[in-house]
Amino acid sequence: MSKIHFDRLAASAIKDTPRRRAIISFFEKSTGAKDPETVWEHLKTKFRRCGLPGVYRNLEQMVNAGILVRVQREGRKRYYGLCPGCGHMHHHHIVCVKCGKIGEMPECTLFKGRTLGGFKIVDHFIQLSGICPECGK
Amino acid sequence: MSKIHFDRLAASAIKDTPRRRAIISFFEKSTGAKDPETVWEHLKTKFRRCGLPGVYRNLEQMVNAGILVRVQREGRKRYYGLCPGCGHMHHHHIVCVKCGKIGEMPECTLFKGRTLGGFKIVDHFIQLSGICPECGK
DNA sequence: AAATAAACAGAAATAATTTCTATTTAGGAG
DNA sequence: CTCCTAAATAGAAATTATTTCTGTTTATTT
Repeated sequence: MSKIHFDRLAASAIKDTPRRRAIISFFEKSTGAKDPETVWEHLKTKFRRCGLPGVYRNLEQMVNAGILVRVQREGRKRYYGLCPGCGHMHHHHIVCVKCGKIGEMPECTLFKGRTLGGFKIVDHFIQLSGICPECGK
Repeated sequence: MSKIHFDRLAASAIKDTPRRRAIISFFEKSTGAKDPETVWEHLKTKFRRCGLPGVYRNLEQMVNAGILVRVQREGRKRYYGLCPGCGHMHHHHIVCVKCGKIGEMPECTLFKGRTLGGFKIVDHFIQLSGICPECGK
């Protein structure tokens, strides 16, 4: 199993804590994006004392650190998963509509510096939904 | 003022009600995307009895009818605005980060039938953020 | 070892959204 | 025109994801 996400954690501005390692391990051992509560349910089995607000905070911090990504799925919850890419360059993700597995679209320069109908494009967000190789079998 | 959205309402599967006309008028008279509560605040000045759940329902129904679009902005609220396009073909929107004005990207065939990293693309969502002509002056 | 900062728990609050039930309204059939 | 049916709606209440707050623990630095 690749330890790339542990490495990223170690290299990041946030601390390398057992809690954060457990979050990474949980994502590595399971498949697909998870909502904060699901992550919490797992952490509670690993740590005697464990709060949901801490999970929310860690997930967001780990997104900022380039370890996780937040993706859009059906419903109004937020979902997170391991960022499969290099963690720093601009890119977008594709989420399997069945299992929530996350892939990525590297090197997106589609809209950089462009203008559309008089609007100067300053940012863009692309979320692809698809069927991952396993679910497509 | 173009009555295109009234026409769309009349042509849609949902009824042409004073409430829905008022929603369209409100969007036509103001600039940019609005959250449900803002729409409600306005409707309360027009109708003596007026409930927020009804506003939520109408906004969603009018999105399904191709009259409105739901767009992403900062924060965790949902935002709606008039769909500037033809209302039926697949397209995406650009939202001014300052005023919330909505433009559109027509004819998006970027991802149709494609595969990305083994994922078969089944849907895509693109949200552009920009500066509209007025705000850019 | 003391000082400092970050991480965290747990409770409580917030706020957006949804559900539910009953009422009103509009349109079509007779 | 009046009854009938379906859609639209209000208003209250519930739900639920998320955030805030305060105090405690843990880790790192000096």
